[in-house]
Amino acid sequence: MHQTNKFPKNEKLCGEIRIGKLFAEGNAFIAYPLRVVYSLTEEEKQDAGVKVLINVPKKKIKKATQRNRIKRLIREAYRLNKFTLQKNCMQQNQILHIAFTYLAENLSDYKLIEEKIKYSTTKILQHITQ
RNA sequence: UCAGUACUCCGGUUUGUCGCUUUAUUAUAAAUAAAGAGGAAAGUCCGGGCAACAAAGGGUACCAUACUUCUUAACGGGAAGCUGUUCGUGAGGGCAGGGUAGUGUAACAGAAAAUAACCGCUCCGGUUCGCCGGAGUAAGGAUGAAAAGGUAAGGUAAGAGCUUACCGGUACUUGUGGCAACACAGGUAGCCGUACACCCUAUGGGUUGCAAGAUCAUGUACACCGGCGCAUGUAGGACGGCCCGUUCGAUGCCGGGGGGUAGAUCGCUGGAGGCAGUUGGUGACAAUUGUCCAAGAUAAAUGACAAACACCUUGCUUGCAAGGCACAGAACCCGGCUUACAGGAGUACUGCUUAU
Repeated sequence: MHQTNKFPKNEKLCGEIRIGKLFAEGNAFIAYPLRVVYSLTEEEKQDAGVKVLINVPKKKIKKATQRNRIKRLIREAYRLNKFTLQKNCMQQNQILHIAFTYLAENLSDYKLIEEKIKYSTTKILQHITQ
């Protein structure tokens, strides 16, 4: 398997039931300005892999353009740093759901968010493999 | 040149790497190509289309609008005009408009805010000669956003539209011009505060919004329909809130039938469309010819990073450095309105005092 930076739709987390389940049962930690929730599920018949949800609350960031900006930054940071996590899940035949929630009330730059995404992915990887 | 007024327009560009959404093609775990946010996409304030449901009728309430003519699918929008008022030196801008009716209110100040006597003026009575009491008086003073039309003469004890002349306003009326709002000219009436609200009149308004709604798959509450039974229009319901009036009408059994939830497809973007020209019109706009088709997501694409250029600000070593680069993100679609907006461009016009 080759390393790919693509981010197609089946790697996005959709569906009210799955999202509700993730927030109800998942493990959480904070890598400020991000709050990360993740959980492993085996019930579904789908292919193994990672599904991600990016969330910027309207209460924190009121302007739509700024919300869009932060979502795009998080998505790019994840897209460029997801490979090791994804590879692990494919090999172990696991389904991993992750939600990133933005907590700060102002904009951050790309470098900070990338750093935190890297930290988060390695931390999740450690938890899963243990 | 500077300051300003009105209207209109633009609101970054290019390259590289890695991606996202839709469409097309192909040799289909994918590749390639094309396209991919706005002037306000915003607020959701008006008006329409579209969709579902509802709907005999009358009265009343409620909400909106309110000069005239035109424009339009429609509008509470727009255009051209009219009148008043107000801001500005000016170009221009803001606000308002139906009623000779009725009712209410008008802060503070002031004697008094509308059937006005505080000072003053005049007359009469008294007087200790300081003034006191009564009556008349809206010419003068002071207050105020606003003080009972203005000027002059006559008149009077003093005054007063009390009378007259001229001027201003109002109402009625005649003529002329204008489609009309209205304007101009004449006549009559001494008729002469203003603002706001209630109010009155006219016109319009069924309800909900694409999470509307349709289809498919999954699937099974009990809406709805038909028949029998019950009842004979009873309890109760419906007709926008109320009244009148009208109308439907119980529960059991049998058959049909497909609610909610999550998913998919349609609705969904070719339209009161854009651009250019011509014609008509003062104009909004209309007619017509040519040409173009350029987003369609759904936990929601339209991006991230890097570099160069352009622009702005500051600094000075005057061509370098540092910093900045607005408001803001489609969600069924249109026409408006309102609000936000770094910087820039154009056209016409104005300037008391040519203002740099």
